[in-house]
Amino acid sequence: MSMTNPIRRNQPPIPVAQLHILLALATGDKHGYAIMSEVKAMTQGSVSMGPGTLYGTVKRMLGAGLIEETAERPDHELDDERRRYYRLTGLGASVLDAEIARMEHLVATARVKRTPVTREHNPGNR
Amino acid sequence: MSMTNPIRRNQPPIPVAQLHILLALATGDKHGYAIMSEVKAMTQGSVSMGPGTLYGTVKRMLGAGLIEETAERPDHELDDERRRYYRLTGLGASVLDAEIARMEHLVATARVKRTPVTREHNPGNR
DNA sequence: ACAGACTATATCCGTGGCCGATATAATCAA
DNA sequence: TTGATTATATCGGCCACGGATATAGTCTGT
Repeated sequence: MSMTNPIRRNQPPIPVAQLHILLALATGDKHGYAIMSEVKAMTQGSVSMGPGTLYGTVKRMLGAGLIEETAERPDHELDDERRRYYRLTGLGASVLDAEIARMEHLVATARVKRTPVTREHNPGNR
Repeated sequence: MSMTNPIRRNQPPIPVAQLHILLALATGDKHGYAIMSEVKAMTQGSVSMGPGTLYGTVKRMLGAGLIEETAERPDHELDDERRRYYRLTGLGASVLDAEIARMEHLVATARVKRTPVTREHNPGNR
């Protein structure tokens, strides 16, 4: 029952780039370039994160303790010396969870205000 | 069947403040101050939009055709001459729908990556 | 052999979004 | 009459975002 991740209620929105990086790292440690590719794939190409955004944001997130650089190199077979791997910290994970919860709440609110549009067929209208 | 609102696929994220204003106006025309109050209520106090953000963003959104100023004054009883009322345009509504869809997709993606945390009891762990 | 694309990191800088401070002014409550 | 609330608006600073650029190795096609 130890609450290592105290729920952060009413957290203000985090910058979009930070959210995308947290999401990209949620499935495993990744290096910078892989994060950029992952974000593009994850958003179906709608978000193209350039190097300026990536490395600047990564630096800020390292400082904030949301992510950390790992000494371990996941791909010990096919590796690239230049790569620098990053992983979520406990703080980063809880901030991500809070951000997801915040967005879910917002989407739920929005759905009440605007009835869903993605309806191919809607027989009976109830 | 006239497609007045073509679905905007793969729309890049809109600024947070714009989303909040679109949401506040989704339930009806509102004036500036009411938008600020609505956003605070809607986000349970986590987002406090100041006048700088509000009026600056409103000006940009008017220019982009997402919202428009209305001549009609909803509260013809208790009214205030100073008020300026705004409403969603067709474009604004479709951008809002696309943004909601985008966020839903992102939340769904996130939920796969991070198994829900809001679980009070989880017997069996499967 | 060589051009071009891709992988990989990093900095610089312009544009623009966010937000507190400030101003004005009316109304209302203590 | 002081202070809070309603209401709009501008200014200026900080910072997020993203393209351009630099460096450099690998890989692919002609």
